[in-house]
Amino acid sequence: MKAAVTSFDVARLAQVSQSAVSRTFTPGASVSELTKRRVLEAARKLGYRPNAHARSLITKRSRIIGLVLSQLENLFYPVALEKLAQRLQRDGYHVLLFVNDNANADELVGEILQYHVDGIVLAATTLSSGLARQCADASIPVVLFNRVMAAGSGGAVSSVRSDNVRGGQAVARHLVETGHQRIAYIAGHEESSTNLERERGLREGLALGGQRIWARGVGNYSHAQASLAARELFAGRVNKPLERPDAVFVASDHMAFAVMDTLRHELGLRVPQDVSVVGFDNVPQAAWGSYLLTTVEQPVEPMIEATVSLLQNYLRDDEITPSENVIVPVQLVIRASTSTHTPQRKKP
Amino acid sequence: MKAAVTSFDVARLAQVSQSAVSRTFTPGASVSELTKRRVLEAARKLGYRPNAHARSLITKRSRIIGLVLSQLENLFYPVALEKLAQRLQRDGYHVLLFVNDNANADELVGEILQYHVDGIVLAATTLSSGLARQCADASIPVVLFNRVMAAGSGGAVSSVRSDNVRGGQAVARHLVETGHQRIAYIAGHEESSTNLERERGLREGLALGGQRIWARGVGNYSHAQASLAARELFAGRVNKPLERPDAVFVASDHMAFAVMDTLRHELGLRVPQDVSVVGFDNVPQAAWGSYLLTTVEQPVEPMIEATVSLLQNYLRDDEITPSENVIVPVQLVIRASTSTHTPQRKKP
DNA sequence: TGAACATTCGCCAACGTTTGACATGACCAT
DNA sequence: ATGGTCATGTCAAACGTTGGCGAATGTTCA
Repeated sequence: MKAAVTSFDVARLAQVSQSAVSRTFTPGASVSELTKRRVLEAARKLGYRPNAHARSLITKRSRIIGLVLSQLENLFYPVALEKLAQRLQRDGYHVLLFVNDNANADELVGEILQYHVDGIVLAATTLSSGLARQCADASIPVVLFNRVMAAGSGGAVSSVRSDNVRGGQAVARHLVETGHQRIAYIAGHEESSTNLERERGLREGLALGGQRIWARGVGNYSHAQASLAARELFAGRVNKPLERPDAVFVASDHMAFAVMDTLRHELGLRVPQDVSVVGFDNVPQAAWGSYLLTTVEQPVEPMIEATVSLLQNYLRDDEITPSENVIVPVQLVIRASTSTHTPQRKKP
Repeated sequence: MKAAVTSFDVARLAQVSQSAVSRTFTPGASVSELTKRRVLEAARKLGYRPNAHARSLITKRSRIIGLVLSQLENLFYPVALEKLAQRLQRDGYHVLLFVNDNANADELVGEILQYHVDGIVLAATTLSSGLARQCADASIPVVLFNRVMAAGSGGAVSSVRSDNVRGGQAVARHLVETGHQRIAYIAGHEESSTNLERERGLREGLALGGQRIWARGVGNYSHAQASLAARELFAGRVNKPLERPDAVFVASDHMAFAVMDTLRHELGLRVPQDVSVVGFDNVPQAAWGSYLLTTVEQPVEPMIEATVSLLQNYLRDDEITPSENVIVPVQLVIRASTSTHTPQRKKP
């Protein structure tokens, strides 16, 4: 109803020029204590707030970061989202959110570009090389979160991810050391970098122990599909201990919960006595009593910190900085979902 | 690096006036097929996108909705967030996200106001009456999601919530009908409307069956605190079946999981044989095999739909519309966390 | 052929802010 | 008194759009 209050209104009330108003709201500008007080007083009285759009039109900085994500059901992302938003808020930035279910990230990034965001964070999504170049042209930094771009796809796109390979290796080592001999893997999205790297780590780690991946299913990072994959992996072999996996490494905690529930409550197997289960992410639920899931921790805080720091670097220089790929170390968290058999148990 | 491409650049390349460019990107404007094609061609070549800030500066519509939320660990909110963002994207709106942990919503809303958002959605947070009035002055519609404002706090703030009272009543009825006689309640935030209403529903429903709330704890909608509350509720009475609750209604699923885990894996009680547990929300996890939680479903889709529809109404008229409080019906979802005793079981 | 009309297009004034250029006045040293 | 520094304030030009107002173009009908 009431028209928006502008800096002119404040200037009139405070008996100063409009510029003086602007300067009081620009940190570090030259303005006397007296006028500043008068302006702030008038602004308070009128409920004035600088118009961010007008400001960013002239400063060419919107203080908005575009964030594209999906898979909100996997708690890893909400938690990361929360931390990222908080971290950016501390620095006066805000998050413009885009949800993509059907992986049409390009279209969304196009929409983001309209807002002249200062940076883009892509979680669980890649980017066509065309858009990547377009972002580079507009000198908008893009950071891939928890994903890395296929090599040579052009565009200076940075990325932050955890050390998925080492994580996979650690899982392999742990399972081999605890005497497991038929280790299965349930994959996420086949082509995703997280999945590829985790599986590679597992394979390499198993090789060191003279083993191979004993069986394999695909869960596409979905709860339901992981459940299905588990069922298939054990189909017809539930009562033949030596013909079924004695451990399952699942590419994400979110899927691992589905696998555990399927094994226990559908197939009647005990975890960890009959089958060990390992996840990846260490989401809060993994520590819950029903699961106590052994998993690889992706350290959210450092990942967020690295993401923000990458963005800041770009913003400071606002020159084209070479793309950077940060890899954050991981740690195996051993809980109760993996058995601690004596090494090399004998066949009965 | 490269300067941003403006409508003038496109106009020059397409050999038309800048206005023509603007018109081709304004749906329903008068522009010939030919020029439109030429403009689009030029725009594509240059990678042009209308600057949303400049646009909203003049149209006074930002097509941005501010969203304040917290408790991202409670899956109800991420899921709702996802649906809301998707729904708004369909209509060409986008979500500017604000996370508030320490409940300083006012400060955040102040920041939101700078962006001249077209509307504000507050989830799990209230709003000082001062800010509410300020939003009303700027004719920015505010919708409280899953919460309602204390009566008479001024400001035309609308709200969308589920029928918490009926939900609580349904839980009471179900528990009484299945023969429970010592029904405990674990509260969320004491002063939150969701908690007050759910508890009231329970109380009223129990009264109908001639019962009262037998014991009570407070979990403040936190996993850890709910766990604690459960422990206290059963402290020293684990082995005295008649001196401990035979059912616990927990104000949210998120807390209910903590309660179930504590009962089962810490106190050695069986759910539902020894204690029945009921939650509220029906988050995806409630259907998982480890919990199979009986709970009250808050229908997310209808709630989101109502929220968006409220916002749209305001935007269409952009007059002060009276505040509206939508209440969406709920439904009890009975799973395996509640026992189906024969009514009125005898003491042994 | 000419008038009446519809369609399309260009010009230009906003929108609310930042910021460099410039003006003013106070204050000090000469 | 005069000139030179400052600190502070004002002026006005951007920033990239939209949309009202006419002018110019094409179209239809008598």
